[in-house]
Amino acid sequence: MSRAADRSAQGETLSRAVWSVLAEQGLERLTVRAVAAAAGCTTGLVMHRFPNRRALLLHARQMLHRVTRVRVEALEAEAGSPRAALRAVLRQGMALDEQTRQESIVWMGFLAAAVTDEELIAEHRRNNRAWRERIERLTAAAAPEWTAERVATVTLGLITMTEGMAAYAAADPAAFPAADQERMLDSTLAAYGLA
Amino acid sequence: MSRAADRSAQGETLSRAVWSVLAEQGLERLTVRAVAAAAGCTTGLVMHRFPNRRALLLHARQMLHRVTRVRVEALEAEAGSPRAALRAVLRQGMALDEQTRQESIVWMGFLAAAVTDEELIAEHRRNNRAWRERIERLTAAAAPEWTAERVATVTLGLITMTEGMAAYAAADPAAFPAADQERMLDSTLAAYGLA
DNA sequence: ATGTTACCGTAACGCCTGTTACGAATGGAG
DNA sequence: CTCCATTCGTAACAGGCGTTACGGTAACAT
Repeated sequence: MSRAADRSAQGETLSRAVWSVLAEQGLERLTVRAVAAAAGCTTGLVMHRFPNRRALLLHARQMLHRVTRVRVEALEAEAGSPRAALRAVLRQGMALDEQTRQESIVWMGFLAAAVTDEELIAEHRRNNRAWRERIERLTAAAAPEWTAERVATVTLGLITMTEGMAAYAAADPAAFPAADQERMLDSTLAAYGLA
Repeated sequence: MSRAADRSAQGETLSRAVWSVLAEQGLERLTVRAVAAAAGCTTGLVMHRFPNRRALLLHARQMLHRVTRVRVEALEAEAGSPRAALRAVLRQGMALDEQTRQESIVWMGFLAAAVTDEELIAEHRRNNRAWRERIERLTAAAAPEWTAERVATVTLGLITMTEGMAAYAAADPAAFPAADQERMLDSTLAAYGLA
């Protein structure tokens, strides 16, 4: 394997270690040593790959965005209709299983970390705006007769609902089972006339 | 002033200092020293009022719940109709101004801190369940003809939407102005038949 | 006025943090 | 085989953390 591929693969391993620590131990225990331990290496390697801790977190944050974008684009391509695409893409944004539940916790951890970090908050805003534009595009395709304003308003309702649902279910999975989440999504799409 | 009142007032001052640090500096800088500085005292006083840092955070978290409950009950009492009450209570859960925006940031900070803290997560779940029951009660009053299942599903849609809206607007207030938030809330209430 | 008690600021402790410096190992080039 | 560059583990550093111990001070009771 080439040197460049090695470096890239290590960056990926370390970013996944960041997610793992963030999901299992939370932001307060997200230290360079904890990440190194989760990645099975030492702090020396971490600090050779990244100039400092903030750069490590930023890389992990950006990689999280890329991974979810790939998954969402696959769902969108597989869907049989615009409305099916909209539903499938919104669905994966909730916390339906252990995998997506952990992603929600990681997501909230990055958001909490972004309060003090200018680069992290900028990344968060970029991603959120791209996400909103994606859902606006899917909503417009699912309801071609709607005005742009109607599309924007309904999109805002849909993205905030799935985001909030993920936060609730991540913090209390027993109280918000997957079936309830899906029923809620379907009834909301129906209420908006997107069923 | 009596001793007991003094102690209680100090606990309140310190809890407000916790919120202040959490809103302005984030979870990573939420140290005992930072809280003491924000409260205008020394770490000695903090550690005399609370046995440790976790107890301080838990008290601040519980007080946040009490304060918002009082505000919500006042809004509910002032409202002229069940539907007005539902709307007013949901409205204050979004991030419409600097005050509620900071509350959302504090809320997310506590949620991120709860990942590692059993007591904090238990408190969070208690509060969320009480919040859901409140909105279920208001929704049932606003639509008396609905079945319990319909009430539950719509309630879940409403609380997740406002929660998610608060998160989006707290992180990027420029992209999500108050008017858009309110329009989204009203159009969703209308879509559910609660306008 | 004096003794007693509660209060709380000061200073220190040990631990853990991010970061840096150095040296050993590794692997390709000549 | 030898040399050199790269890689990365080890160990240390200064600084900040939560927590503890101690001493002075102010308020109350007698």
